[in-house]
Amino acid sequence: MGAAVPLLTEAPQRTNPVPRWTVPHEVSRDQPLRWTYRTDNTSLFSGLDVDTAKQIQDLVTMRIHLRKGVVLFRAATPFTALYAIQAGSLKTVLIGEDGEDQVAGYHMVGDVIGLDGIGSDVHDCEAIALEESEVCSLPFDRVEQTARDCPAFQRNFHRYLSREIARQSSLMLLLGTMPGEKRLATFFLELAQRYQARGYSSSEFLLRMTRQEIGSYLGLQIETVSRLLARLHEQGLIHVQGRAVKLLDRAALKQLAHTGWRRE
Amino acid sequence: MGAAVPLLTEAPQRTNPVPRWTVPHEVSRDQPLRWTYRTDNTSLFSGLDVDTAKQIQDLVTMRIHLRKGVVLFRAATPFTALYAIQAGSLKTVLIGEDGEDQVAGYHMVGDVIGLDGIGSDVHDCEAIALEESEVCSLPFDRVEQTARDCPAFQRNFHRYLSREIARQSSLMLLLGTMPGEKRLATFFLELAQRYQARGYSSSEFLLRMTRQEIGSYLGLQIETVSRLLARLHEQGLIHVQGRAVKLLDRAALKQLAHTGWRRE
DNA sequence: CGCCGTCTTGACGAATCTCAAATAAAGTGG
DNA sequence: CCACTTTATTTGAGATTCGTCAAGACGGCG
Repeated sequence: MGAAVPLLTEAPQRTNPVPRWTVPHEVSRDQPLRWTYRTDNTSLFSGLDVDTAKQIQDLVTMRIHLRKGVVLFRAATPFTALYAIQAGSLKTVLIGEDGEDQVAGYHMVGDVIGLDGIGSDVHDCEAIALEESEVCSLPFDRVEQTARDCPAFQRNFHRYLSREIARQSSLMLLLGTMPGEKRLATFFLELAQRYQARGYSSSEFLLRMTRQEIGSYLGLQIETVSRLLARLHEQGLIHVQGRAVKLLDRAALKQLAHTGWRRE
Repeated sequence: MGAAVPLLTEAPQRTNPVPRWTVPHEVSRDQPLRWTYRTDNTSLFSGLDVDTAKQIQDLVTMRIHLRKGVVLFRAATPFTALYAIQAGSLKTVLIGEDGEDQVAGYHMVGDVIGLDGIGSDVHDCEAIALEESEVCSLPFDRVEQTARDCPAFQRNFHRYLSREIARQSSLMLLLGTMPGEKRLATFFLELAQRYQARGYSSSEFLLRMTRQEIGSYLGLQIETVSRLLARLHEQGLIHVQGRAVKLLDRAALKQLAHTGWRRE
């Protein structure tokens, strides 16, 4: 293991518009991977014994620091590693053959991204930091090695992959069958739950994404998102002030999210 | 391995509506798993050496025969095995918390289904035969064992899981950003490609699903599907006669599927 | 031939998109 | 910290797509 790499040379930066040429910045090889971010035990790393944990530690080759808007990996780029988010949050964006794009997911501390690349050795989405973030790279061949050596980790890994499938399934259900208002309610409830699992407030938070990005994720136009937010606000279910959101009536939100979809 | 189980006791049957209580029928423990269904090498079983192939064979505990409309596994039911489709085709249906449902995929010979259950030990979709079909069950603990023993299979398995993620991603892109006409064009092109990979005609085929099911898959109402089909027909891109479809102008279909989405 | 489920077609309305413009917020340079 | 520029967000009006309701045609099956 090499000597610690100096922290982040302070290059002049602009955060907007996103400088597409900005490159992820390696910070250090020596900092340990941390994975105790979630209270639910759905992490890729939960429930492992000491030896395995050690082996996982050795997996980490790089710790990467990302400024807001920086691209961690790009679509159609060779896949070599998974990335465990250590701090901050990222979005993954699907790129259609013809340039249309859609936010496929928002990922925060404790999530592992890059799974889409396994099947074709090429990423089919791109990952972009929504804020100052940090990730650890886990070279995939070593991940597979570890999976063979350690059944518990193998199990975790398979579960993690499968849960990603399930996550996308519910998103499909959302996109395919729910009207906008319910999509938005569901979105907030899911965010709240994920914040909660990470020990943050689940009733009050700052959105890390723009209206545009919310719309893209939910299959809605930005104007529609804006109007729906206003409606939920008027109805007293939430309080919105720019990117600051408070959930005022969780029960009503759930009710809204769970009743009266299009086809019943 | 037990003696061959008698073929399918001929119970009185109705195909419509689907008798929900009908149970999959075990046919035989002894027939070998076959996996040479695809010309692309994306099968879970491609490229394995002889020893591994043998081990995979031993994986198969049951060969299950399904009549049209029969449920292979139900949502919220314990997950124990994956299922390799040997003949016929099935749909997987997502069931929302509130009863809304959506077809999540159509699966044919050579596909493996049930991956969604790994993450939570419970299936979160249900699988239903669209026609007379046959599947082999692969107990999941033995799948994992095989993956540990055989890196090539492990790799295949991980790729397969990842491709399922990618498949769903493109479906999300479809549901989230494309107008109905393009969804339908994309649907036909994908079907054609899958038939081709299995050695069937890619320009002429019989749909195994109802308009209702197509609509569910594409996030459209049945009437909309019907109208869009008529439109594509009028435009001379396809020929539709009930469930018989011919793709008349593949180039134009691709053009349609790949241009002029909602946000460009 | 008649039943029943599937599919098509028409008329209408609701949800959502598009276009356009105003306002608010954030970032930049001095 | 201010003035300026750029970007993000909101809001309105009108167009469009798609869903809903309803009726009839089609097709398989007893």
